[in-house]
Amino acid sequence: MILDEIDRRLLSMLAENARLSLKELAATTELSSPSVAERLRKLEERGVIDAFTIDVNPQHIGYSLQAIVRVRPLPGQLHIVERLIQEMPQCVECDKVTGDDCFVVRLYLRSMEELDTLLDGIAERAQTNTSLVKATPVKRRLPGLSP
Amino acid sequence: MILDEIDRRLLSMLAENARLSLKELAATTELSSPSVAERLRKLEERGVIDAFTIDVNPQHIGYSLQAIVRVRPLPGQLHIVERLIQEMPQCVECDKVTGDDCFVVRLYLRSMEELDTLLDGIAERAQTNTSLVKATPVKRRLPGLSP
DNA sequence: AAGTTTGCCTAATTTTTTAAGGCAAAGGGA
DNA sequence: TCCCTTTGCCTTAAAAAATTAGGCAAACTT
Repeated sequence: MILDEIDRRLLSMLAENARLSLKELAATTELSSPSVAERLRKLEERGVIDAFTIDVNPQHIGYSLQAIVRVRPLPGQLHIVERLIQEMPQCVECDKVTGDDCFVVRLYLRSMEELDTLLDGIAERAQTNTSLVKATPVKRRLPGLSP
Repeated sequence: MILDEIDRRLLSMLAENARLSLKELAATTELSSPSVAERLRKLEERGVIDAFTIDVNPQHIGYSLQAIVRVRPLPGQLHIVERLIQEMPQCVECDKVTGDDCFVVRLYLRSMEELDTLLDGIAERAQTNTSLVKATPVKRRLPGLSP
């Protein structure tokens, strides 16, 4: 459960480049590559590392807009709304939260029209409140890892 | 700018496991490994792939709570609030959005107390509206990649 | 205090990646 | 239309990296 200095170092490096070789990771942690391999295996096994993945730039794959939509299902519509959200290919992330707004959804969109169509699709089952993303002052990153 | 079927396949596979070997990627796309290497190089060069990275499970590194906070800076405080947010080690993501709420911030927190302390720190400069994450119906994923 | 586990090491083998060279189809210009 | 360039792929060989095996010492366990 607790991370030592070497684990933190590995996580930081991998967060920046998950394809770093064991050899490179080994060099900066002053471990041998088999030891690094073992550490990574355990970090995954322990669930610390959920996945090795990629960040894709939505703008470069045709999604020119990004929106954060708060969704408040109407009475009795919660489950079906949840399912509708999950099935939207434009939805890249959805959290169920406390408060009046039940879901917070991040959408990637090709156009305003697409946003409109998408929201129309759930308008009968939920109230929505949409914010368009104008900038991203903090891009997804690791939180502080200090113990 | 446009992705062909092979690019889409590579992106999907890497989104699930960014450490897949070129050989494995080559096998499922029926290309040779040098060709896959070249494709990846170009996807990065074009900016389609922003980064190879890891997903870390916040619960496993001591962050038991997750919050989505909407932040509305008071007049004249926008820039300083933006900087304060950027400097919070608990902030893993922040978007500047349209609408009354200027920023949408995702925080990882070790305790309620930590949340309280953090928000107190900007209370004089911004109004905040906090939602605690109860569940995540859609974990960060790729959007549809169809052309 | 003996036994076990953990975490690391080195060395050897296997696997993967990278580099080089070539070929054919597609695109562009004269 | 024809030639030339570019692009995207291939194979092969060389270089680099990952994995496996075996061993050792320190830290827990009983």
